[in-house]
Amino acid sequence: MRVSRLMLVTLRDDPAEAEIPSHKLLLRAGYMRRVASGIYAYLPLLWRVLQKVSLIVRQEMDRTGALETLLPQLQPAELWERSGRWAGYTAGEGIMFHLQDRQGRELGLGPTHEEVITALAADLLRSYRQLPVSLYQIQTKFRDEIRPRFGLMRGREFIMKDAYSFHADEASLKETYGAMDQAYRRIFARCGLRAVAVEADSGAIGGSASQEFMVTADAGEDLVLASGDGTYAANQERAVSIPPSAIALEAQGCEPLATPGQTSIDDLCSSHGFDPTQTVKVLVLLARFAEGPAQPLLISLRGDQQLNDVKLANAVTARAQPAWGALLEIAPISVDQWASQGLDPLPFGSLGPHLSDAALQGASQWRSQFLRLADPTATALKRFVCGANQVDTHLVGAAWDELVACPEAVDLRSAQPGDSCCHDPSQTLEASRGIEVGHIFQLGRKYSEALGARFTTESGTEEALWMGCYGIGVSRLAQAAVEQHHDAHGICWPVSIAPFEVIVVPANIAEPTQAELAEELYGQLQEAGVDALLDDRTERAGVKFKDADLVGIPWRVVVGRGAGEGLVELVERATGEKRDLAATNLLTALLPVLQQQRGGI
RNA sequence: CGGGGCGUGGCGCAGCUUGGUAGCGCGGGUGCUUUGGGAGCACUAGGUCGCAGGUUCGAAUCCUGUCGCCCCGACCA
Repeated sequence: MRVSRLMLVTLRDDPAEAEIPSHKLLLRAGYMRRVASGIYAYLPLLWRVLQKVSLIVRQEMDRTGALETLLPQLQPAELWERSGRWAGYTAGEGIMFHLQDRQGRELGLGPTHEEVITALAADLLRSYRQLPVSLYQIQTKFRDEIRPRFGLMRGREFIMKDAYSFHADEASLKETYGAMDQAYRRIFARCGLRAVAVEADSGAIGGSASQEFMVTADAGEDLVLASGDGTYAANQERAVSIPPSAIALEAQGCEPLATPGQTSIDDLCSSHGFDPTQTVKVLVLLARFAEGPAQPLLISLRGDQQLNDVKLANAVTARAQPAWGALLEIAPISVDQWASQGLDPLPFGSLGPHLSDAALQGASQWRSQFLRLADPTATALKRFVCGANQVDTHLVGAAWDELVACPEAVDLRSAQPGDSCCHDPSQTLEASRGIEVGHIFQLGRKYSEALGARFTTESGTEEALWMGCYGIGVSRLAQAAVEQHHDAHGICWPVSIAPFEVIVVPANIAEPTQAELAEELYGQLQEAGVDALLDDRTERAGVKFKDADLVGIPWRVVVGRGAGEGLVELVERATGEKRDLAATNLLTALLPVLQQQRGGI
């Protein structure tokens, strides 16, 4: 390809719309343009990158024996109602774009494809003899993200590889899950990415075990906690750790304490010399469900601990009645909300775990009983300081059995950097940021049961299929690669996913010797199967060098002053290493290195 | 949705406080010079100042509403 024909438009200044390096660079180097918030046009250069990533993904998926397919993006609501996800995905904070057709039938644009694929499996998979089987597709997904962000990192329309596997039993599922894990590691390595696998929450997809693949980068949206010995790594949403030890509270019995205006743990502790680990804080939240009543929650945590929203949502979901439908959201209850239910004001800031359900009596729309949960850090305290459920008053030396029946203990706290690890207390958790580029799940039988995807076993009985699902954000991966591979001058693509491998730059194209030699080398490279670019523009050398660096072509061949003697300069983008060599030796010098780099780093 | 910020030629910005001619840099076009790290000079094209109301003799500027975009939180590949 000739640069003059490439519709290449590079920008000198950082676009105002971009914040992080990869987003700025992809815009500046002419890879993409924003069409609307979270919606991007992939320009020809980026499309080549996406095609190369897709090819690697395809090769590795094929190696696992998975079958490529293509499923509809426009999906009937009925399918989603059967899996129980329609309400959760369309109402409230739901992320599914949805619409009605001319007959008034509800349809959704696929944010994911469990429903469609499981319905197909129900239709096609009848016997254990057909199992296991895996299907995958590389396709645009639609998600009405609450906040699109950072270009391709969180788009509302993005390219994803999603795969689904079907099994006769759990052992087979685990085997394929393991094979996918290996395939994913190969994919990210071949794309030149440093990625780590971490334990993850299963989220709205559901299911049991799941693992995320994180590209480490400061711009990452996720916090990863990992042990120094490398044996444990988890998303903070999911991470477990040993909390710091509590300092025992010296108290024989329970006494009230006047605490005027002290409504936070910090205030309380600094005023009276308590340690936060000696206190129990109580949070009042409201869980809203698709079909059911709003459920007030009374959550107790040791004062120094932070509530983990994901763990809480999972705990609440597990305790909700099936008839209530999907959990839509959990949010703190505000003073105004509380009042709007016609209830007497709560002493926020002085709440204790013994707050009676009587406080909820007469609520106009809420359930009149709290769902009471406590983190083990709180339930383990023998005597503690907590609110007295009375304004400006706390209790010192409270004990669970004296105060109120100890609530069910559930892990609700966020693990923090510096915490000791569960697998080896001598290890501590260290934090880093990551971009989630892949996620694999053992779904189990949730969808197959909901959608009636059953098969006949060897013994002749009917059972629901075991399922796994496996996603890679292809467009996100491309941007994550830029986030990991760039410098002050621009992008430094790994060869395996670079839009072009080599750019031939005649320093002065008006010089016939240079122009001719550049053309000749360009032709040779193409003939040798190299993805080559010829910068045939009449720009000055400096402009062409700047653009080549910005666009990030891994190898640059400069045909300049030495052209008369048959000499050219070979420059590696990532390292900046330069060397002069005879033009006749270019291919023999470059091809073996390229061949090696194409395989990934 | 809550909080913060921004909408002015293609891009990046100034002008707005204190109403009165729409400006700068980059980019585009033409010509001459230059030619190995975003060249110089000259000429030139290009703007409903997001949109709609209002105040005013007069609005980019003041007021009201509205739309869009970005950042922080909930969502996730």
